[in-house]
Amino acid sequence: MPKIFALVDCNNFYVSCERVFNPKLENKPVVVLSNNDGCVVARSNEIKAMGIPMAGPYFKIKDQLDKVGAAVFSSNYSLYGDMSNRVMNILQTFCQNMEVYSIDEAFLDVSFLNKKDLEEFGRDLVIKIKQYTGIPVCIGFGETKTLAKLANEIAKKDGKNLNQFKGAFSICNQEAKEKYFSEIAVKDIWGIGRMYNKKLQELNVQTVADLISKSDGWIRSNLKLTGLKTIQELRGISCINLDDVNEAKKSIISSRSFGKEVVEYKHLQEAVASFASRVGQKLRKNKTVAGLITVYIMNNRFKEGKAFLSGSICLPTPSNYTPDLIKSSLEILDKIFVKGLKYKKAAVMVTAIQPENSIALNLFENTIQTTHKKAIIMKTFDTINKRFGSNTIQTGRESFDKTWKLKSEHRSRQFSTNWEELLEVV
DNA sequence: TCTGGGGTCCTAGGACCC
DNA sequence: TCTGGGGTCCTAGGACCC
Repeated sequence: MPKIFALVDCNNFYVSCERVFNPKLENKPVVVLSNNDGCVVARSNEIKAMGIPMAGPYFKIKDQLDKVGAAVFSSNYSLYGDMSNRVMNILQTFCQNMEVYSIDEAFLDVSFLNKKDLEEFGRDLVIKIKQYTGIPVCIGFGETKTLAKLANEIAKKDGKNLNQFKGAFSICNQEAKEKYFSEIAVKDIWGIGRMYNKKLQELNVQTVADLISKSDGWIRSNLKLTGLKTIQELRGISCINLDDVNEAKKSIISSRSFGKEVVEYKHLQEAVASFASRVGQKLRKNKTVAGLITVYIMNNRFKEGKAFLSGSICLPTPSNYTPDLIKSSLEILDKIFVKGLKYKKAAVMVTAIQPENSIALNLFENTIQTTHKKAIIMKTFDTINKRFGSNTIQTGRESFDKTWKLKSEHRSRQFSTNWEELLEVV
């Protein structure tokens, strides 16, 4: 049976979350900044209309924002995460077969619907989500994920001018394809990024229609295998399946840019230890262990003389035990650290991830008893931090003053996940 | 002064094997 | 002077996504 996918995408998600709890922001220009108040990561329509780009550095556009009295927020991930869960829970009641693709997007397998009913189903969903959560969404329908993405783009653009589709659009019929394929630029296709767009411009390929008329061989040689999959998807041949959400991640990373440059080894150790600890938490949450750990340290990439240092260690036994992860991370740091550099960012990454119940014990280092003991310690650790707030307890290597800590000067309150902060509003 | 963080997949090239 | 040809595995780096 041919498939039909829906892509549900929250409009200007972080901005919309801020507006739910602060309705005065409605119809006003609003931006949300990345960690460290570095870049713009969400823009209201008013900001988009000003031509302010996504991911542009804040310091370059600050004056422009001040001039129009824009509201500026630091990222408030506990708020956005909680709002995201609410939206996803509602979607789940309408469609069990679903993939949460990102914090603000989900693919649904709606092959059970009749093609002519798609937009009506979509509009109903748009209204319900807005009613129950306050978040506006757009929905696109297509025979493949890439087409659903494209349909979603069309619904979004339409919302800014005509609003004839009322948030839901299907590209499952031939007329719609003919009309829009010749209008939409290749850069708006899911899977065509900056570099591929540049290349296509050079080859004078402008629209979706131009692109799908090319031969497979042409696409393969210019856009590689990934590009070929994208084009097949545009032709209606599904190559990208709905992902199993429960599938284990292949890598987990914790990294931060520092609020100011770090020169002291001691501070770098603290940072790396906290990133390792964070990685441990994520592994345990997924009930997984990691076999390989990698540490990166780097200086400011926008200044002269780029330095990027990294090293890896295979753990003797795959682990999610924080002290093990910290010990290995610090060993790596010791090997790669170069004195005299001004460090701007560090990261801890783990790979070779597997389910925790599948570990083959290393005869020399572990017995079932010590593994069990470690698990109990970590469980206690996680429970306390969950109950009383993250970082209530930390390992001794992580320090409590965190001189390298990032900036977050405009964060809104954690209205939906923190009682104390909600009460400040009243 | 100030430029995010967390992922995925693919490819090219090197090391090593017979 | 000649300098194969097939594999595998690993890693770094590039491209993409949100």
